[in-house]
Amino acid sequence: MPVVLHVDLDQFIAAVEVLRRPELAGLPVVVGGHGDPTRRGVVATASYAAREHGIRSGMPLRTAAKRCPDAVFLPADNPAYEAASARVMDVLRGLPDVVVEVLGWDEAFLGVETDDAGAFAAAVQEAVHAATALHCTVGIGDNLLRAKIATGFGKPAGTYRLTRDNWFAVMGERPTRALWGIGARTARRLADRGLHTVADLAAADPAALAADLGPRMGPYLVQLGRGIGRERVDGTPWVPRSHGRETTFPEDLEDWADVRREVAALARTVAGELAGRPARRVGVKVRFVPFTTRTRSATLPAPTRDPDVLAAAAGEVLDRFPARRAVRLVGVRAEF
DNA sequence: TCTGGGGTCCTAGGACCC
DNA sequence: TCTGGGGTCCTAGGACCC
Repeated sequence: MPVVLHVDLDQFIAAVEVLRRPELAGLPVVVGGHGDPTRRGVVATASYAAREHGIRSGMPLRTAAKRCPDAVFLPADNPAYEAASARVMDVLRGLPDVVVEVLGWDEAFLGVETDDAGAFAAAVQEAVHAATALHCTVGIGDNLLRAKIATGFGKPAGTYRLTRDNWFAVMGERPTRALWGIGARTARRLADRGLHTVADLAAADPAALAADLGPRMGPYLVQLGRGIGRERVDGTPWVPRSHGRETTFPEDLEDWADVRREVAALARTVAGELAGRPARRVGVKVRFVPFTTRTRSATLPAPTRDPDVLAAAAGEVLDRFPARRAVRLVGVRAEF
């Protein structure tokens, strides 16, 4: 029978760092930003030892340092993680008769035909560990949604099965926030309508939610509550929709001329990373002090890969921003 | 708690056209 | 005179995920 597996590497970024620095094994390791907790930045990944001190992904490095002053802070080394990720994905693609859909550096869905999903999941874990020394958790499901959520119950280094047969027993009384695709904001909007649990959401009227939350979003959320989702893993290579760069400055920029210079520089960097695909639109993001974020964008007269053209276009978009308070971040994004 | 950087998709209003 | 309806593109912002 067709089975969906969700493979998720355990504390991936921290694990990659420990592999090349074995003396860090078992220590609280925090990776993120420039590796300096006195500078602006957030936690990308914390090792399990660091998590025991209450350190979580997305937390400011400053806060992490307060919770665990003895933690080892390391800068993010994206090329190293990309290389490790590529090795893992190659292992997955090398498994017999499996379709692989990559979801991120440390995650992938596997579509496979098997009558013993548990044994297959164990084989996946062994193959990944043998080739990379990395541990992973495997969620087993009858669709992508259930496989993905199952992984959370199998951590670390285990497996878990979530299907139509145990969906409501496992998930029914949990908050809607436990669903993949429902964040804090949507959970609150649902709670305002009396929908607190997964079972509440599953029993809601799709048409009523459509009127409140949008024609696609409303019905989609009810499906989420029922554990219904895509069943077919799609192995076709991903084609990026956009590519961008953004920078948070160590000190806020007070002078708009500096902002202009940074936008131009980012636009040239982005142009150099387009990999042959011309940009059709360009977007500029500005985060003003204290934290108000605004975006502007424009369709280009003609698609371009030219750094000068992209930089000029980004500059024109920047000119359309009204307020000129101090700036803590700028970003430039090219859309294809 | 004083909040990174890289993305994706959805929504809604207005422009514009037939 | 003062107004239909559908389709598509553009744009800004929101929400979410890793």
